[in-house]
Amino acid sequence: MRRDVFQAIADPTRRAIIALIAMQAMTPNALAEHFDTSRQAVSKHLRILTECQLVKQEQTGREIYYHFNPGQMKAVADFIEPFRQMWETKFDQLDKVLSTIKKKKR
Amino acid sequence: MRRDVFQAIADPTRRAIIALIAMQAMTPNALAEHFDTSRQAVSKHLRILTECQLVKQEQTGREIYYHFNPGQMKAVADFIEPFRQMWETKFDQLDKVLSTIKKKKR
DNA sequence: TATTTGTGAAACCAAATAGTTGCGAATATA
DNA sequence: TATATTCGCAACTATTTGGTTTCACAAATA
Repeated sequence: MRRDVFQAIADPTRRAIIALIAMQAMTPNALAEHFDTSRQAVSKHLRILTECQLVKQEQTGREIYYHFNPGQMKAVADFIEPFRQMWETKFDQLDKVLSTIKKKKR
Repeated sequence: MRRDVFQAIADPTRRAIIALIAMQAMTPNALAEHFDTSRQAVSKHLRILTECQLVKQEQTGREIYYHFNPGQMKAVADFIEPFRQMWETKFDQLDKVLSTIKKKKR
């Protein structure tokens, strides 16, 4: 079973879960209220997020609060960072084109 | 059919393809030589990458060179950027713990 | 012209995925 | 104690995914 951060954030529901608990730790039930799906489905997503350590649990009584654990996000950052300059350069080139057009209009 | 950048980079082979063609544009055959898989399988990955605009084609004769198109990567960067400070803070806290341990050893 | 080369696309298959339903365990509450 | 709440886990299902095999088409080459 593949369990890496890239696969974890591939699902839009899981990205939404991350965004929610990054703001505030929540229980599965509280999370499920934000989505049009069952508590069990959210629980499954939480399990996947837990397995790749994007999320950690904190049990208080019978409730389990899920916290966001940002450390693993670094793997994603490390992957895209080498390309950052490429897309920023690209925008620079677009700016050049736009300014060229502007000049021609004069 | 879901075709977003997050789903595209979820597959390790596709991430490797991106890393390769980011260095230099390549044909499907040339790409396939780098992997333990068929040219057709690579072609399918390229199709997915093309559909979410992470890659663009340039036909010269009967060969098709695939170029990396970094623009869409920004979506991924935008998603993880809000968390950057969180994991960097985390590392700071780790540093604190480590330095505390160091002090105790003295 | 006939053949080889480079390619995308379709058909098919096994495995993974996201979801549901139905439990049982543990904690809280009457 | 009896009941309700919160939750994880297992079984099952439909869909998606990554891969192979086969094919057709266009460009290069003999």
